[in-house]
Amino acid sequence: MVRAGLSPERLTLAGAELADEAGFGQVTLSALARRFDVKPASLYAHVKNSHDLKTRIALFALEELADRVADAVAGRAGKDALTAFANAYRDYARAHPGRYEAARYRLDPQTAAASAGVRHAQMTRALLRGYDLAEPDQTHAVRMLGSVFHGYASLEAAGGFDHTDIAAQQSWAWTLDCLDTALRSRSAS
Amino acid sequence: MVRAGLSPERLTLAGAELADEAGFGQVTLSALARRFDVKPASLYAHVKNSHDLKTRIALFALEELADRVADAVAGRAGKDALTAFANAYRDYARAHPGRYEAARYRLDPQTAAASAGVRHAQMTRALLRGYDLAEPDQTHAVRMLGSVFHGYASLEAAGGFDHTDIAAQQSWAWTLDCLDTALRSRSAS
DNA sequence: CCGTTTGCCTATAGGGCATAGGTAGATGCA
DNA sequence: TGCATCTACCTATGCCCTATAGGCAAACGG
Repeated sequence: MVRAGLSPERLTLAGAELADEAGFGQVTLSALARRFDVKPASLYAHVKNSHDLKTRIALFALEELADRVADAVAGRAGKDALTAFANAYRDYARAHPGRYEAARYRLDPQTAAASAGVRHAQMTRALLRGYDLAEPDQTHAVRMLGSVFHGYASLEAAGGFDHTDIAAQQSWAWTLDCLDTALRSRSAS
Repeated sequence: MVRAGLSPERLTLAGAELADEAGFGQVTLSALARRFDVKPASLYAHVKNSHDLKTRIALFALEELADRVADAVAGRAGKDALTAFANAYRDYARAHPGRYEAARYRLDPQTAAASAGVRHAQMTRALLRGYDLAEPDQTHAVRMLGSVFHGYASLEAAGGFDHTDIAAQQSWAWTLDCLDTALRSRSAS
């Protein structure tokens, strides 16, 4: 009986890969067990249950995405930062659809508060410093940007832009341009 | 043995109600059978399988939402129409979270093409007539609006706006204002 | 009023989740 | 080095959801 060398970390990573390949909805303890050539019951020694596994994948994805965004916006400001932020976000969703879906997995408030989700909010606010918005406008802007980024990524992933043959990339650039204009026009200064 | 009087329509409607109460993910043939005090196997006489049921609920929700939007924008133009459209959309998502989720259920291309989804696209384009955008800007705008509407509804439903005590309603109004400005500034005339 | 259709049934099988309890490989300590 | 312990993975089991096959009785149509 050779041991498979399971651990919460390996299961989480393998779960993320499985999500990208087959969709987050296909991430099951059974499927993961098959991937490690192990019986499903064996996984319960490393993760509490199915929900725990999904939560770990979600936290992992949030962290990874936050890292990429942080990397992208480093040393940039204004529209340059906006574009970098937005592209990092969209690129992640395209490269890792399953992980992106996982990042939207509903977390309980405590877990969410301790997650990289707060870094996302902080980075968005940092990004907006370039637009000099006073409260409550800044919060409005955070929500608007979040909506556009998530909405676009979500619709694009669902194939919502496949009907028309105008490239999704062009609409994305156009949208970012709109956002930049809108934010600049609302600048306090 | 009293008959329950099942039909595809009644199952679809009950499924939509179940979705609103417990979430679209909780819509199962078993749960629906319980609701009609009937055995799960009995449902297969009316719907092909679980996927078929969910597809029916999705189509129903798309239709219902399109009706509401059509009603809201009737006789309006410009920012007035934009606001009415957007509010109808968001209000539906808030009043019927399960049906809204269902409306995002992935349909195969054929089904999608025959669904009320095309009415949504048409109405969005009609809305944009007030802004006089030439192609490909119009397509870009359709995508941007879809992203914002869906993104906002999605984040709000997920409780993403609960952390800050600034009302989601205010951010929504602010966002629509931004969109209106952005679209007007890109008008061809 | 009888035959056919149709609506819901039981029985059954497969797959995912989850727990209880067993066994063998790895580890630690004398 | 050898034994005790611990830990990783196992089997067995039960529940729930999906799905199919085949049966019986209520409803309907002539």
